Amino acid sequence: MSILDTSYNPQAMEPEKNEQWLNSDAFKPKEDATEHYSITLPPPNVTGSLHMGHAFSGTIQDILIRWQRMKGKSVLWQLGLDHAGIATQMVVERQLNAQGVHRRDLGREAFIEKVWDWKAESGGMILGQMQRLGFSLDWSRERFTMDENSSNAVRKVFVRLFEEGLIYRGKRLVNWDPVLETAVSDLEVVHEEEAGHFWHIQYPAAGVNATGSDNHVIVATTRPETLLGDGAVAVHPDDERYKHLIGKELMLPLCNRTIPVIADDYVDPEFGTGCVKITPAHDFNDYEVGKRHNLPMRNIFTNTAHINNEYFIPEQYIGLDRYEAREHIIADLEAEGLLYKVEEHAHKVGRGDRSHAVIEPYLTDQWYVAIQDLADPAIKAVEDGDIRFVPQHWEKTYFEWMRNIQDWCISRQLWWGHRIPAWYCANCDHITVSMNNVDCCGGCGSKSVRQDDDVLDTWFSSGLWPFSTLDWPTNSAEMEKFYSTNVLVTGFDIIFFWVARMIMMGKKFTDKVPFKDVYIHALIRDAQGQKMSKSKGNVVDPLEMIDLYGADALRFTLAHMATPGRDVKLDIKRIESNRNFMNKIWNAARFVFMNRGDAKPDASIVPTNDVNRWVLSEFHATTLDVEKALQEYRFNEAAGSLYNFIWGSYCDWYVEAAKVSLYKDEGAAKLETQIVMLTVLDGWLRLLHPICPFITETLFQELHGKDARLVTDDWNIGYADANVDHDEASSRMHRVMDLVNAIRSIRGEMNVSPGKKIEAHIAVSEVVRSELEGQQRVLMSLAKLESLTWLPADAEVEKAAVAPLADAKVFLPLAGLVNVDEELARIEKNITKTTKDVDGLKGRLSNPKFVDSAPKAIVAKVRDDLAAGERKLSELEIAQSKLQSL
RNA sequence: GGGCGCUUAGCUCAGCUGGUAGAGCACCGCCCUUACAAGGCGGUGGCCGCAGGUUCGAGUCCUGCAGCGCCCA
Repeated sequence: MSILDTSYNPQAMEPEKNEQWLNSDAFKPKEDATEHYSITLPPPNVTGSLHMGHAFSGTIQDILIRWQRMKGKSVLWQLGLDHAGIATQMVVERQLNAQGVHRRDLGREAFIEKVWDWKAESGGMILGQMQRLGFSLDWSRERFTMDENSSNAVRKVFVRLFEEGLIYRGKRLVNWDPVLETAVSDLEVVHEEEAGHFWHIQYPAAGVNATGSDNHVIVATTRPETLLGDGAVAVHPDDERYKHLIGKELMLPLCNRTIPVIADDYVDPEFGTGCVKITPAHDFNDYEVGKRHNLPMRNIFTNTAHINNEYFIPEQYIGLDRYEAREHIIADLEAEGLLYKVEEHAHKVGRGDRSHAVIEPYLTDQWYVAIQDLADPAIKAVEDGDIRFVPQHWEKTYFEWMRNIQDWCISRQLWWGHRIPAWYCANCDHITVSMNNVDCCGGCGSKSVRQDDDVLDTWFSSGLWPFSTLDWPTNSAEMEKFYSTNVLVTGFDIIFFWVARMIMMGKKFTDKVPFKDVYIHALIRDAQGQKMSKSKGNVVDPLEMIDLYGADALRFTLAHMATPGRDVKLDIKRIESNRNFMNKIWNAARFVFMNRGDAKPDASIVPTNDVNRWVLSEFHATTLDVEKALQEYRFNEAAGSLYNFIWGSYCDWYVEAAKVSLYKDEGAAKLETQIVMLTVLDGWLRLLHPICPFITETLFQELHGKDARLVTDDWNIGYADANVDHDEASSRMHRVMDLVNAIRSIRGEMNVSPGKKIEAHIAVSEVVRSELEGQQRVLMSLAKLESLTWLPADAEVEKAAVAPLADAKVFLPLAGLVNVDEELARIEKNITKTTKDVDGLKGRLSNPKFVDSAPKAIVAKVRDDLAAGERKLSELEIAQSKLQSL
């Protein structure tokens, strides 16, 4: 892409810049820096390709990383991928199923081979996407949650927690996914309201022939099939309706066995009939009740949620799917006259977040982490401010969960993942847990040992990620330099899954926090506010956007939308308009290069021309704004500030004003403008680089020569660090801009053709005039004036459109411009608006309390505004009456 | 049931420590002015969800209410 091309073409520049960066090892940590900065990329799952959320999160991280790198620090952005146990296994299983193959047909080893093949494919795709986005990750340090080092760290942690008694094996009720046939953690269950039924079933009293209400109770249930496993019917101890039944036996319908009526506070007498069937093995609340009352835990299901063949199950239901069983049981109850009534009922149903299968509470042996000992220091780390959430309110969410945390079920009945390093002995009860693979029992020495078939929850290895990627438990140089990492950038949806666990594991095993700041960003949604998902078909693919508009436009858009605390609705039009911004930048730079002469940027310049002085002071202010915004993770403000400066100040005003000097000056005066023009371009290219790396690098090399590399150059050119004061020059420039705006406004409202040059008279005091005269040619050029006549402050011009300003009055003679009626209408509108403003200001000043208690500066400003407003009003009224008298 | 967040121009959203509201898109004029029509210049458009309170002053702080959304149980 040549700099002479009149429009911006990202496709032509982006791949080339990436190659340059990679070839020069720009993304590797600097060896000789004293300060360090690091971020661990939340490792994408190897389940396919990246979506807009990844692009968003990665862009934020890359902005921070590139910024810190340019500030001279040794920077590590650690790259890696997550094996994502369940999610990845599902993807591969689906692919196999499409070919008519089940994973069990292949066997464990062959299946895992297939998953590794898929990991290579998906991982490669993801890395390619991240490069297209311009992410300056250290590509030489790619890690994977199942590579040797991470596996090593996982075993180390497992063994140590086991030895400390913080990992244990237990038989409990777990969330069971009957489709995936594995336990899942509480966090992986999504509860949603679904339409269902409330079946009211009669449980007859056992062995009593009493009549009336004592011969049965009615229980209401949403899951009638679980009655097969009922252990009791519970009522509230104070419920007068049922008090006399407590301790009596009931006949369990269809099952030919009896169950007791028990009393328990858990029952809400207001809800349903006040009688609750208790199925301890298939409901979390009932489980607790069952334990309190020593009820039998009757499991009625197989791993796939079919009715099992336990002795207490009536034969006709054995082998039925849970919903088939429900149908049969309802029909049979009805046939026996025990179905009292059926109501429509909406209730919460838990489904697996991956499989979407209805989760079954299920009694199994699983591995758990006793979490309280880990949670306490993790809570304290945030309480003490060692870790800071940004925005801060997310710490409430964190505390809320951490203070009510439950033991973590870490075993999964899957094939893809870290196999649990525990071996069972055929000859004794001993479980051998070890770093290394085991071939004899640590208890009795028997050679008949078998490794646990299960794998660990994928978040177990992710929880170690900030330090396992730095070669922990080895005491590596990287660990020394880059741990704790500076910030974790992620979405609020994984605060529990991941953030909390990293903090717990980090504190436990490194005694340090894994990161000092946690920047929580919003979720990306589509233009209608819907969550993007493949099934809805509303996914906006970042690569498609890059193909259409370029990575810089996409990145700028994402940065500009990164406001703290709100979901982001991504509208493609935004990306398009930022592509236009890139085009604007491209063309502004083209103009600069076409007019640079032999000049070079020079940040030490102290210019004399007001236009040049003004732009430098604006640039300096922008530098401070952007720096502050980035420090505070206000990416939208950084982007907005740059947008306003580059487009609003540099392009719209500076370049236009500089043309006068470039076209009319010679020698030193022209050179000064060329240098300032180049210096400020140089300056904002640097500031913008973290957000838009490709276009800025391209233009930087055009500016400084093909060997220059912005990526590792300085972020701040340091202008005005030497305390250069351009305030007076700036205020003179603002006066010129006010006049230009006033003239343009009249021209615009009168529909004067932009190309048409007109005559102007400006009435000002001697002092103001002497200040303005220096910029007369700029004023004439920007306002497209044919001639400009200076008049004394009190002068009036007949038959002219007038625009009164604070210390100047502009007259544009009407002849050939506009008619009197139009000008009268314009003045009328202006008077109305000004009167309103003046009345407001007067009102405030007439309040003595305001004058007494408001800060002096505010009062003074209001007085000034009022004086200016009144002056303007009287000028407008004079102009009005003169026009009316014509 | 508990907690959190949101409600500002037609649309999508900014507005950090209270000083009288901004951007992009859309819309309406005038322009192909030698960097840029992916552009320039000008303009229309807002009782800042509702009701109270604190304050000289509230979009901004406090309380209550309503609607929407999310998290946890």
